[in-house]
Amino acid sequence: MSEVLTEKRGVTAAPGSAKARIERAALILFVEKSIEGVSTKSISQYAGVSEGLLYRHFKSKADLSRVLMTTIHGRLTKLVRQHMNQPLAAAVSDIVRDYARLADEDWPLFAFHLLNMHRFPNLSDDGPLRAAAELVRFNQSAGRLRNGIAPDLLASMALGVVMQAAQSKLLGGNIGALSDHTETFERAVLAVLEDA
Amino acid sequence: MSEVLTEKRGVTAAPGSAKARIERAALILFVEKSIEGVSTKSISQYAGVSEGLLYRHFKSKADLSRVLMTTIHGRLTKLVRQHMNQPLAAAVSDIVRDYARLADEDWPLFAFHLLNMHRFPNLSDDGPLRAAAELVRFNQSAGRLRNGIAPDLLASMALGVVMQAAQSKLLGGNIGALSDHTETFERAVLAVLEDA
DNA sequence: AGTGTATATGTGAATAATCACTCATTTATT
DNA sequence: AATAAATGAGTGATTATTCACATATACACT
Repeated sequence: MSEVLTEKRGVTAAPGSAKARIERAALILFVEKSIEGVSTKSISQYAGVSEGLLYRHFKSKADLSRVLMTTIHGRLTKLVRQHMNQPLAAAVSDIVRDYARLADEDWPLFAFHLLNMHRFPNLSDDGPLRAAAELVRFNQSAGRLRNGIAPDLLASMALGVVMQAAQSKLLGGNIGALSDHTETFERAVLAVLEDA
Repeated sequence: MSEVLTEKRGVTAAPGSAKARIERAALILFVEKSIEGVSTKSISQYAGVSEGLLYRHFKSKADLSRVLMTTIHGRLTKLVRQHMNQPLAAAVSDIVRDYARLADEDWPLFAFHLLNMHRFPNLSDDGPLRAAAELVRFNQSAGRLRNGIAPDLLASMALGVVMQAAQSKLLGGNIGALSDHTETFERAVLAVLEDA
């Protein structure tokens, strides 16, 4: 079906494989409306493919959304775990920077996670929040953070500093790229962790 | 239609007016699934009324969700504005306390706002976040808060401390009643505002 | 109290549109 | 020629909303 140029893969007008285009379309529409608020027909139209093709690559609409969620969920989890084995301040700095970068580089994917994570409760067992809680607990045990507060709660509050800024952006706030505020986030997160 | 007891109004098995029962049912189901993911049939069944009755009280499903959203949105906005005219620390303390209390007293309503606010972008012009930003700006002007950071952003980060804890609860986290952590929230919010 | 009447509340079957999904068939690739 | 990718019309189920109808409540006048 491709009458568009495909010479230099990745820089041509054709944005990618049909499967990738379906995923992109679904992502964007899921964020704009909601998972149930988007029809398979509208996804396929947005992606520029037939409706039937959607079912060659995904066994159902729910499966499609599940694939998208596990993808971003895994990336975020790995991102946090990647930076855990270093002094707290450095870990926070790296995590915040990469979080903001990922959000800026693929906002629909990031927003999809933010908005729909609660619909995939089984993934909560191992996610960024859980990882962050482990980081907190380790630093509490090592005496580098106050011990009187539950790791889950402290991790939530710390992550919340960044996540609510993202939510704010989603609501049409004036905040620009999250990466423009990494230092601000970093200081605020540390303030929560150490002063609270 | 009422074969149930209605002796002592308000304490009987009949939980309230039909309209109130419809609103409750919608709220709970909207949070559990999503607005588009819930049918008018399921709402009416959950409420124990006929499907047609839904349209006596609300002109459409979208109208029903809009009424619910404006209700909670207005309450939260008023809540923040109510405590703005006092020293910052006291304002934060009062706002955090009332936020947590409202969340605990009517979790479905609170969660509905948290999850679906982004679907009502027109309400963002005047909401809790905007109010909080005004509080920040005032305290910046008065020299009580650092001036180098956008009020919108600072307000977001501060509110995020509480909101992410709520989100965490939504994801099945161990956090109990939010009111059990008002002091923790208060300290963390002040830490963000003053140290960041 | 009793009767008539308007208004509000409630019902559920009917409707046309849309839904997720399937499948026989066609087109492209190897 | 064989396999993979892609199509789009067709399927039965479900959707939001309407409507003709039934019941209950409230008010006005006797």
